[in-house]
Amino acid sequence: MPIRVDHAERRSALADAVWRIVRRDGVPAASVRGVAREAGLSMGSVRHFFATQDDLLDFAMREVIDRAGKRIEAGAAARSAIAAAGRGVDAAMALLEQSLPLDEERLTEARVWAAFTAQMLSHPGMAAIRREADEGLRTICHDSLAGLAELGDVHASRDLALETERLWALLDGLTFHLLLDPVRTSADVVRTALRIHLGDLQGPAPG
Amino acid sequence: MPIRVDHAERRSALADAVWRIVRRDGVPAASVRGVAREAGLSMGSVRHFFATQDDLLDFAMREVIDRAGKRIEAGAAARSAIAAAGRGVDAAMALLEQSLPLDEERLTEARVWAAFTAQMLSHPGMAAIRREADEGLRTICHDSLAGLAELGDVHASRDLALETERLWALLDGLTFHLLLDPVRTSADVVRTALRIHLGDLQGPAPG
DNA sequence: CAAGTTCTAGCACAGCCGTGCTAGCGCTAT
DNA sequence: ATAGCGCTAGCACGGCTGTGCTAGAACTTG
Repeated sequence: MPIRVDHAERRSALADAVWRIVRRDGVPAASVRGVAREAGLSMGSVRHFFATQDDLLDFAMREVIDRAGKRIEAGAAARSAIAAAGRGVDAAMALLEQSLPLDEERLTEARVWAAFTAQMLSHPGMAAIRREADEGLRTICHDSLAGLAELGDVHASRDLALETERLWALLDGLTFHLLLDPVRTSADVVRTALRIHLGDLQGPAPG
Repeated sequence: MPIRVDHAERRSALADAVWRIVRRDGVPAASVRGVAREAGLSMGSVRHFFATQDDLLDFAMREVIDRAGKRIEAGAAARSAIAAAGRGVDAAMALLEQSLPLDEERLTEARVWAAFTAQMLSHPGMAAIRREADEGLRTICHDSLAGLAELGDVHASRDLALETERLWALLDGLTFHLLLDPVRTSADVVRTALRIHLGDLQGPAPG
């Protein structure tokens, strides 16, 4: 039983090719032929590892989620370290920042992710995987706020569910702006905005 | 010189057809043939009013902007009325709410707009028109905050440029969530989040 | 060495696409 | 009435798409 190539590796390499294309020319350009050309393979080879185009794109999408998930997991370690030192806001910042495209690598990820999300708007078959990823970020927001509340860094009068939605929306909005106008939207401004936002939560809920 | 149809009207009707398709099946489905079918015309007719597909989509896009612009303009009247009564936050709410897809009509607009924005990510030719619209919303955020600051409803220690970015990002994030998960994200939650956000600005900047 | 399997390569098909183009219908202004 | 123009209709072309399929190369195992 001859095994010449590592399937997992090949699939990853093809996902990489998808990324490069999507980042450069958008999802519609990620045709089977295009991916094959980008990866230096033939159409037939590509289809040997992915039966249909949907399989290919689905796999490439999941790799984005996995990558971000691992990074945030790593950030969670940093978070508990800082939290142990009693600096709640710093800990939350360290964690939440990981979800923002503040460096080149994450910007690429975000671009790819945005392109996929866009596709999803008109291709509801992909909605499930997107929903799944959303849930992840939402949970991170919620857990961060819950952690801060425990430390007294979120005022007791705050509605946690509401603040979760607000923080989540802020993060998505900031990501959006970093993506669409990285010139105007600097990493510094974004970090400061996030810090101010968390700072405000220490005060009592207005109204 | 026979004039049988009103050009402006026909172009609007075609833009409407584009909207319906984009909302239902996404931008890629808005082909010349598809639009013609949706509008009950032939390909040739469509191309009589729009020389190329890009012209057609560009026109349809501008109609979204115009419509939103007019609505917000109307909201501005309401704003100054309430502002005259000294209720700054209510005035700002009335204005800013207009940019959010809180009813069916605006939800449709937002869906169409999102689809176009998505397309723009990979088709930079459309970036100009998008930038233009962004500038509009950003200005509204800035002016609202400046107005509130004058009334003393934004604390003097706040950095207006930063808060503009933060409010703008929040609005875009909320729009995003209303669009992607209208079930979970209720209009009430969104309105409350916005109100809390504005309420927080009355306090001094943290840090 | 031979057999068997993985992998590569790409042709073929049906179906979209945008757009150049021609042909003709129906109205209007002369 | 008739010439001319606005408008409609749709064919034709070249190019792209995903995928079913066959054929053979390359390698491992028996």
